[in-house]
Amino acid sequence: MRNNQDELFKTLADPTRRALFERLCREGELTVGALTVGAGVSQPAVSKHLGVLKQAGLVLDRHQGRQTHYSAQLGALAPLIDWTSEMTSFWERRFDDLDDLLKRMDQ
Amino acid sequence: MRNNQDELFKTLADPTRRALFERLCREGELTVGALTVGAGVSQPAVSKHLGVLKQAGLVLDRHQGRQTHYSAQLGALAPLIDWTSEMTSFWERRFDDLDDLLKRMDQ
DNA sequence: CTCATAGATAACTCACTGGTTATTAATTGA
DNA sequence: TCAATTAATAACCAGTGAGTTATCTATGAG
Repeated sequence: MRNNQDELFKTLADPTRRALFERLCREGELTVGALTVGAGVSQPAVSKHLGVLKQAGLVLDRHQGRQTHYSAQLGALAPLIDWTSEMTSFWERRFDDLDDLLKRMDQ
Repeated sequence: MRNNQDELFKTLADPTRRALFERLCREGELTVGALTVGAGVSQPAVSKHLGVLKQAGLVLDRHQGRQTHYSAQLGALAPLIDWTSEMTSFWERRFDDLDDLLKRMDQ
């Protein structure tokens, strides 16, 4: 599970790769060719990035003829959302603890 | 702003650095020495990671004598939360669009 | 069958980054 | 004043990873 978070953060840390994922979120299913246009890098680079995204579970691929269509898998973001809310919960618990402490001192 | 997301993802992508940040979230303010214990890397490595976290706005430092106390700045996670919810919103809008389309086809 | 196109893979290069040890600066205490 | 401690910085090294070009595989069209 921790490993999963690691893979997610690492995968999304690269701006080119994150941009590809964002386009898939915004525009839905796209082919490699369509993604390559405007990606700012070569087609092999795009393919490699898509491979990494797929490995992390962030995209799905669908082969149709000689084209490959990729689509975003939003569910894969769950560990990231969980992580942030966990960090936030620690923060809030800290306030709660402080609150408890102050109340206890009040008595 | 995009730059900010970039820095956040990059900063949190390293497991050692993320672990330091997590400890600060869980345990509150800690000195460099305390953080070094159990970090699994040398003190200079810890200092460097803290420097990167500070650069990203994820931690604050407070000097007291010859010790430096670091604390987490949860607010700095906002761009990350915003990003995920933005991606999710695209996802939901897609469903809405599909819904609209189906309704329109129904007529 | 042949040629073109789409995408993946191979092989390689180069820059960046995370780690190390050694050193320095600053503060505390004897 | 001198020694010890805390953290930061310097200098260096090695692994990783993102990019490239060239090539291969597979599908589609004529």
